[in-house]
Amino acid sequence: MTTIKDVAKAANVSISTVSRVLNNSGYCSGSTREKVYKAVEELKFQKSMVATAMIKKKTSTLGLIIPDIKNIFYGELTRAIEDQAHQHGFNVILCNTDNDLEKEAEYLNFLLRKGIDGIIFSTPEVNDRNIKEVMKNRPDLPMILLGSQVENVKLDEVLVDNFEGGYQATEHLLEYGHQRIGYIGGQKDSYATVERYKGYCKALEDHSLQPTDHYVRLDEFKIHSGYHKGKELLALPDRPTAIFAGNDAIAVGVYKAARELDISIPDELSVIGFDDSQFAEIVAPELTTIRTPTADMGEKTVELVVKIITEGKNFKETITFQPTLIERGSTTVLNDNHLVQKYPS
Amino acid sequence: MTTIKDVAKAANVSISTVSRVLNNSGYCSGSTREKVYKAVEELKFQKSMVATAMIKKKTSTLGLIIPDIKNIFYGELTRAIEDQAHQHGFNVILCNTDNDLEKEAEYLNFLLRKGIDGIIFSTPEVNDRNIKEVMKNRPDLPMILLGSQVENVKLDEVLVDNFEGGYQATEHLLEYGHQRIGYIGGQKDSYATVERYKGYCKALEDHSLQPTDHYVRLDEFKIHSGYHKGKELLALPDRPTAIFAGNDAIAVGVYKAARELDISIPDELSVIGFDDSQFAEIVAPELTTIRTPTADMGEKTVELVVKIITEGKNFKETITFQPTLIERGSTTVLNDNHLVQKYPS
DNA sequence: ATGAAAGCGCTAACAT
DNA sequence: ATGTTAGCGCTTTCAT
Repeated sequence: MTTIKDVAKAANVSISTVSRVLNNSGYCSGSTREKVYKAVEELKFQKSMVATAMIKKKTSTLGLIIPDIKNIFYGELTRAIEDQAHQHGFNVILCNTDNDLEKEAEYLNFLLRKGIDGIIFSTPEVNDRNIKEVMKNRPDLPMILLGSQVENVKLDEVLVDNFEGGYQATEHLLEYGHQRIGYIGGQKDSYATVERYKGYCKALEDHSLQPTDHYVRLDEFKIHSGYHKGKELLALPDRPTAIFAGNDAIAVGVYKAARELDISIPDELSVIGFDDSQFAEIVAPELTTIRTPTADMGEKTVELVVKIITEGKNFKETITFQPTLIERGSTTVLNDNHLVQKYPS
Repeated sequence: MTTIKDVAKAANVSISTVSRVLNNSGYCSGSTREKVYKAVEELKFQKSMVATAMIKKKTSTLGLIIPDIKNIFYGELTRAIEDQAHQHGFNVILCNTDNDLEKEAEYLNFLLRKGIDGIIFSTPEVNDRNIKEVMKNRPDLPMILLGSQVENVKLDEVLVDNFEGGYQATEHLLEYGHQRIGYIGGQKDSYATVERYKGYCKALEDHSLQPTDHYVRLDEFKIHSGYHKGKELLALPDRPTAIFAGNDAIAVGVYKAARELDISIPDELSVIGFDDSQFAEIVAPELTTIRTPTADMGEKTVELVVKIITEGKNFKETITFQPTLIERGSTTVLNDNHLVQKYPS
């Protein structure tokens, strides 16, 4: 491995001179600068970042904590984050926790020992003891929450307005005349699940409808959850005429359930998803969904951490993005003919 | 930040003693061991990995080079890799290159400067100048190719038998009586594209059919490619009765094309994919596809790099996994009634 | 404008 | 069994 010493020797200067020209710090005559560049060139010298990290206490690397990169939503998010990080000269270390706090703790431990410059948490948990722990032990370490809030903790956050999204989704269905509207959410202690649920309830109430557990199911943000809970909802004697799926994966599961039960979407069942992930355009009919500006959020998050890292101070800022309704083919106006039983008015 | 010095002071021993107990190296009396542990506990001391990396020249981190984590196939692969790496005490730095050699070079540069212990390349390119460059400059650095081979280069590789997969896919279609079989592949210089194509040709030939460019299209391993190329193929007067899609994403595109043209799958068109990704079970009818043992391959790859790293020698080994046919609902026996025009015999 | 030297946090001889 | 010391490859005073 060629080091700064080799370069110094080849260029006939001291290592501090080499360091200076490489970092453009301090004075240096044009001629020695040339010599150094030449030596660097010849030896194909590359500064070791670990040596620099040792001194500067900066590693130019970020930790990214997510539940699972296989989940298409996190794939899109991670891509945006990684791109933006690279743009700013940072690398990202990927950590899949499966929402397991033990695993998360292990990763965190590793990241801290590696001296990462900042951590992006994109986990759904509303009550993360690890985050609190890190905040206590390393109050200086830039941390940012992406996509959810943690109880009793104030950190920089970038969020979608989940309440608004839930409201929009439900409102859309209501406008189409639906009244028996199901909601299938993810983990019950997930920020997204509860906020979207609140929006759902509010929209119903605004239409003088009473939200009822009868039409609400919570499980996970996954296809099979949508499938099983969808089947439950569709097996109801007074089954819903529309379902608000907590995310697109759940919606996909609902499609599958409907297909098996020979219930046609959208004719007999309107379905709306959340996220506008790749899934939305794959299914037939294409899925009406609430778009989360995933890429923008990822980018903004990185910008924020980088800013916190370079300026050395937390802003404890909350940036909220607005979701938008993307209407495709899975929702339509209520067709009374298909109702199994009229809604009791 | 608490360092080994602080621990030494608190435990009233020298730093080398602390180091010894922490690493379980050299002699140490039980009592001092206790003292040290106690101090470590109290101070919540964690060894800095960057200091260790400085000495040991090992960072316990792996670089992973892929085209795009948004691509569901790479999501699955990456998850398996990251899990296994974590199991072995390694972190992985994610690098998305979009198959852009410039970008790849940038990442590589960064990774080398960071002193990563090994690199996993999972890029489709058959002619990667960067890989050759790294091999020349850092012949010691563990590198492994996952999913493709690079021309004129001998490295450790883990592969699927793409030829066999292409053969199986085509054979499956042929057994169902199809003769006008289209092939839509990815980038023409991608290893997977050409090997699968070879398998496709061989199967046709084994059935005394002459492969013809007429039914072959190459583009990218993406949905829109499947869509556009699918439309082309389906617009042919003697359109294919079956299409072998180079991967599941392309197959999804073909579904979309068929839907628009009101061609029913599988009644009027059989479709077979490749990978058995999440997409396969989402579409309706569910996709018949060639399963790549993605997770196994990812795991094996990590095991190999770790072995190379710890044993300090390359094996220049090629591990080949066998693909398997997963039959679902998108392929069926040829139904002559639907043929636009009989195949000239 | 350049060099010498200290030191980042740890490991690994080498002493004792 | 434990302490002293010399680095690892750099950056950064401090001299000159």
